[in-house]
Amino acid sequence: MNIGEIAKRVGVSRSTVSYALSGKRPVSAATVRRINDVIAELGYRPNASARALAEGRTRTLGLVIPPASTRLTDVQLSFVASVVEVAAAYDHDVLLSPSGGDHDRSFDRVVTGRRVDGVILMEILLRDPRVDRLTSSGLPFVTIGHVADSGASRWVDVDYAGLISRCVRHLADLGHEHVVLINRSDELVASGYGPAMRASAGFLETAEGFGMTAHDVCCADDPAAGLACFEEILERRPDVTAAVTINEAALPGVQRALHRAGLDVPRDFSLTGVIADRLAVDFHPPLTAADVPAGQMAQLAVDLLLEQIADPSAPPRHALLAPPITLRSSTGACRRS
Amino acid sequence: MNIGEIAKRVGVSRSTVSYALSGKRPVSAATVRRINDVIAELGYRPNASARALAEGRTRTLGLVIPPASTRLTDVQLSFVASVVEVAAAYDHDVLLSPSGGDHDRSFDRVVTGRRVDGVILMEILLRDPRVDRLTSSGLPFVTIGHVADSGASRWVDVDYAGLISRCVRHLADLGHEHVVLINRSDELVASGYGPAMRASAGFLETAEGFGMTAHDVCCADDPAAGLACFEEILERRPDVTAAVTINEAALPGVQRALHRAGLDVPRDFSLTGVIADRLAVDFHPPLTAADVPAGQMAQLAVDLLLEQIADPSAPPRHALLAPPITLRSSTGACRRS
DNA sequence: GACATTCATCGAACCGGTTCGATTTGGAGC
DNA sequence: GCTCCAAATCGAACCGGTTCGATGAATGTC
Repeated sequence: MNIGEIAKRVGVSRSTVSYALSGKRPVSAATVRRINDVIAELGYRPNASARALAEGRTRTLGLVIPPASTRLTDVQLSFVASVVEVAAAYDHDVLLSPSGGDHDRSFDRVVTGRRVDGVILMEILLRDPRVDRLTSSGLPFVTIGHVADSGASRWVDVDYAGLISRCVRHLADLGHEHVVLINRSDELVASGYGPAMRASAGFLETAEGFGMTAHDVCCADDPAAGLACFEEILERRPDVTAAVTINEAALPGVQRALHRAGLDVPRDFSLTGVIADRLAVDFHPPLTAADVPAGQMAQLAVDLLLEQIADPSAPPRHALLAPPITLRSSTGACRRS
Repeated sequence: MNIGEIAKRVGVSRSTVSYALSGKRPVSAATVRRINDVIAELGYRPNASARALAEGRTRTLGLVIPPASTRLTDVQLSFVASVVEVAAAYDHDVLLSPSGGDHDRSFDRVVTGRRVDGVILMEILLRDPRVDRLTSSGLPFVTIGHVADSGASRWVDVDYAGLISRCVRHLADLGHEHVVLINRSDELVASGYGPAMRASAGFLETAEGFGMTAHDVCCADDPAAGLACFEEILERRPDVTAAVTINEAALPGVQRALHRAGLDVPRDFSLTGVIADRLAVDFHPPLTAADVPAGQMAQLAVDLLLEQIADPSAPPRHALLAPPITLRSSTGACRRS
């Protein structure tokens, strides 16, 4: 059941069926009706590969995800799901490709095989070879997070520096003088992971501006590391009264450490940072934090990408999201001095 | 840069280039070398759409995921990532399609547009309309979880009934007489979600066999619901000394409820069930539980699917996984009588 | 040296759509 | 009644691969 079969049964040429379906040229109402009847009767759907070959575009977007070995975070997961839904709303499909490790063949296939019209790249490093590959291939792409030299590219990112800075200011207003940043893992920071770098920069700069004592510690992305890391902080820096974090995965461990130390939040200790809403409200007590708006980022990323696909000469655009910091119950006045 | 361009530069016909690349007919070593040189020089990669059109297959697998609104669980996430990696190892790509809600258009596009050679369907209901659609379309597919009438289809599933049964037996051996099952949400059970149904059946049947008092409660998939649900259990069924669960997302709430009630695990209360390893080891104390082997399920699902794609007449096969129950520290002898 | 056989390669058809220029048809205008 | 024009439709080319039958050259056999 291809377009020729439909044409034969209706008694018209293949091109007429094609025009009736696409609407790119006028076709008489009577013919359109007969064509639609036959199509409904036979359950015909155009072959996507043939259409892609003829049109020169696949109506498919590539989404490059971190490999499974790198445990995906909750935010990354909901971002993936959101990208798929947004793309579906624009009648586009999403092809997944892992990258990193030994998955470069998959990345290559997606990039150079013209399987997709554009690519969304997650988990960008400050200097990222995949960005170079995409740039030289000429394939439109949008990154989540931005590279060091970001002027000429399209990206969507969360303003970690600004948000962490506002968290620190909030703590300063509450009278805290000794604060700590619980950052992502050593390896990520070492490899130049943007959010971690910018969070650190915003944290240290703002704390210094307020004359606070600031410590910046790395912590692997899991509860056990959060526990170990936070217990060490409490022991070695007993004067610290507040923490800021961008490490969601470590939170359960942080909670346990606070509990073991007999510290009440927010009476004895304040905790804030950039944390997805659904995790922040499940914390005990609910966290004062900035959301990571995965759905909005997905919408923007797809919009930017489709815009570039439609007009490759369009000037690069980007979006730096600074969601509001929602006041909940995890920050309070400093009781110590 | 298409295959004709390569052929022209080498001075051979297009078919010779094609055969040199696929190896489906012998080509002289000298010609192969010249072709490879030109290909490397020009950076040629065959057009995936053209190849798909000519071969009649896309080397792409469809993966139907629950919609983003249904918060994906950790296990589902790692399953998705694993499917992508396994498929990549077989030189296949993965096209994502959300289903449910108003995403049927995307599902349709994937199924009927011949964009994929086969489909993996997640989160199967006992009676699932998507299975009927796929069956009548003739497209090869594998389901994660199985439908009521499962003889004629291909699937991979975890033996929830058997595993939960073994958990109950383990509790019986430890002397527990009053046990509860913390199941997934009301809605899932109402819609006939297989794992929930089978866990419940295995639980009640086995408990009855051991002469235990057994309660089966539904709980939404989030920590807050876990807290509320478990507090109600502790209040209304004070004689319960052990719980079995398949609801990973509710665990943090369960932990909080146990703590609030001043119950020590495993001294005062035992907890076990089917829980992904990485969550089980992060619990406090680490949980005696059966793992949900997402990676293995992904491997099996892709294998089964590729087998069916290669030979559609092959007899249907399936895999019911019963991973071992790993003894950790969350179950102990019943101290009450 | 004629003939069969193998090996390497070629040319054309095909997969199923889209698109462009050409052609037919019917009605309006004079 | 003839021309002109617009609307509707047709036919052919094209997208970039794969595949099959045919062809020609080289090799082996008696």
